[in-house]
Amino acid sequence: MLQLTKRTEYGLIALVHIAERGAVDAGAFVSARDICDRYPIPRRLVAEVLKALQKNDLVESQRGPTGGYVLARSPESITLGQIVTALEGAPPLTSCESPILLKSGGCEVHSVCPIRSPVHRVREQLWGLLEHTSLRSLLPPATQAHYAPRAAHAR
Amino acid sequence: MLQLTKRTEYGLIALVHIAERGAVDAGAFVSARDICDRYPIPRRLVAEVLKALQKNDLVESQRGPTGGYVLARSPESITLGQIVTALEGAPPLTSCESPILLKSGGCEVHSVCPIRSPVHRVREQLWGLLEHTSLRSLLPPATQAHYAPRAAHAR
DNA sequence: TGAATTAGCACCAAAACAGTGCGGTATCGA
DNA sequence: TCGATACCGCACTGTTTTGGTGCTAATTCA
Ligand code: SF4
Ligand code: SF4
Repeated sequence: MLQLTKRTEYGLIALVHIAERGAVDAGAFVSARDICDRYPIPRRLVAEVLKALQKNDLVESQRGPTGGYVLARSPESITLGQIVTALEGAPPLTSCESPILLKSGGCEVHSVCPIRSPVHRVREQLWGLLEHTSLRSLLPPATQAHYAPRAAHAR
Repeated sequence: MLQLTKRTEYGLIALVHIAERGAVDAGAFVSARDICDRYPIPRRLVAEVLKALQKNDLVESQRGPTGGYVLARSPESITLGQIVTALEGAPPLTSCESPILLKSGGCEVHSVCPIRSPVHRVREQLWGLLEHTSLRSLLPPATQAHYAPRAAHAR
């Protein structure tokens, strides 16, 4: 299906929340509890998702009380494509373009497939679309202003 | 997952094949058997897919011997978006944007979701991408030039 | 110490997906 | 008319993916 997984949506919500907090209190760690206090998301799941994001160097984590997560980079440099890739692997669009999906023996049609090449082009376009959407552009305008005091009118 | 279903891929292959035949022998019906003679696709499945395409007025069908399918419109006017929509519903990208996915009680986060609106914009872009990709642009350039006649008929 | 928080691992139930069976109906050709 | 061909409709099954959970260990701060 052409749809983001719930995990990815939760990841986006978490990242947006962390970014919002980071805008007003730079350096503060946001815990999983903070996130699911604000949004009705299972806490266990948000931790699962954040863990994956941490492994892909999108967030940094800190244990213990006062621990939690912060963005590893600025919201401008984190793209939707990176988030999706971290949470569900690179968007393959077709089965054969996915390295992880080849475990099922690959596609029988592969050698004579007439749509592989053209669909590949579409996939590249989709990738470009995701790569050109930054986390910052997902933030509400008010937050974006706080993020760059010196260039509040940018974007 | 951000991936087309196998059904959609089969539908695309079938449509490409039908379009190729139509370019050479306009008005001729292409049977499901013809398609799965060229490509190792279960015949039963390709029929299932073509049926869905027929219900969405993308192909026309004809029963009996010499029966089969033809494109209901020109390859230029059939878009990838229409095909995907016919085969797996409108690309929702998120759960809440899908009318058919609301049966599961909807999304708990919906009322306070911070990403609904921005992700909706991305979804619109994705839609635009699919809508601007016509079936014709999926065809090989040499479609009108050659078509191997009935070199292989019986399976 | 002890409470809070992330990390790691395995595990489960429900849904979606891929694929199939069988009988019916329309159509063409002989 | 008859029979073969090919689509039509519904329901059904096995497999994969997804969404979600349990529990324990490691880390950090008060
Ligand atoms: S080879 Fe063709 S049918 Fe097979 S997965 Fe790739 S695009 Fe799809
Ligand atoms: S409301 Fe938000 S979390 Fe829920 S489905 Fe829509 S985008 Fe996803």
